[in-house]
Amino acid sequence: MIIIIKMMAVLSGRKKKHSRKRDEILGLIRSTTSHPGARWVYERLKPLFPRLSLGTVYRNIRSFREEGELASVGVVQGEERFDGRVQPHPHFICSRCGKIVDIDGSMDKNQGMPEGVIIPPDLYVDPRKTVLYGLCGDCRKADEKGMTTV
Amino acid sequence: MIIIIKMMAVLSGRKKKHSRKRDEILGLIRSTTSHPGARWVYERLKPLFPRLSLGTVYRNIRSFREEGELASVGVVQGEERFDGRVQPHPHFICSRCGKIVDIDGSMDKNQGMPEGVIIPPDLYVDPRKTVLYGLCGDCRKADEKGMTTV
DNA sequence: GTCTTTGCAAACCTTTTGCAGCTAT
DNA sequence: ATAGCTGCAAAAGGTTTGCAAAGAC
Repeated sequence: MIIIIKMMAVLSGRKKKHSRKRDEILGLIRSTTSHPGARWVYERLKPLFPRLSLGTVYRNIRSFREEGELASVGVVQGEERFDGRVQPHPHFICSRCGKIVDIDGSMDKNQGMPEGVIIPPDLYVDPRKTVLYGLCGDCRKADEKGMTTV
Repeated sequence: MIIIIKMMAVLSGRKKKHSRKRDEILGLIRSTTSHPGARWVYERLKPLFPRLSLGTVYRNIRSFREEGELASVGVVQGEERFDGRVQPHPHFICSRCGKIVDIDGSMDKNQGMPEGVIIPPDLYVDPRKTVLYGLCGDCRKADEKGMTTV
């Protein structure tokens, strides 16, 4: 019995005990497409676990990332944002409001760039990790009155 | 005379006095393609200006960015990196070592993505700001012995 | 002389960590 | 009983800011 548990632990790369909090942290990030940061997770889970601490959220997110159960999308406005959809895929980030959107479709021709773009030959580009920038729909609308181009 | 100077200030968006330190900070960032961070600039300029402080570097970089004389490439390994080449263009970032490489070529077909990639229609993508990820030449070599894929 | 820039240190923010107590096994 | 978890608070690391002194015009 103990041996079986240890084998499972080894196979899955974990030596972990059960933790309801950890389960909820991963579940919450997986349940949304908003690519949240640690604080967002903390604020949603705090009512459910009044004794939850930010350190626990950070610690668990970090270990999930190291185990490959979560991916980091990047740092937006000073805060690291995560993705529970673990298959690599491109993202769009709104330069104005920081919204992150998943981009779908195959990404395997010309290393993810259109013709005319010169990729230095020593670089290995993983097109599934490409990040596009621009303005999301909401920020475009807001822009029709103003004139700033971020 | 005074009026002319004030007009220039208004037109250029500045009301600034000359500062040798500021000049050197911008010049140094423009002189390299390494897309440095604030600390890199500080360490190079400190021997030249022994009384230089990090705050001055940060303050000037920030105002250059706001004036459009510098661009921010993004946060790599916790540090914000800048580009003195101010015309927007795509970048490559090595996921292993954080090296940043300029990508050249036109970027105007399909908003910078190959066919097969679905860009939600409400998004306005600026393909000149695209960031590619992967491994640089040096990190690929280092990888031929190991097996990790970042 | 007036207004900008700078040095210095403190403040800020996000993220990490040390440690003692708690929990799952 | 033995690890692994968590709360709490302190520490880190990068960036910003308040203020008085120094510098440009």
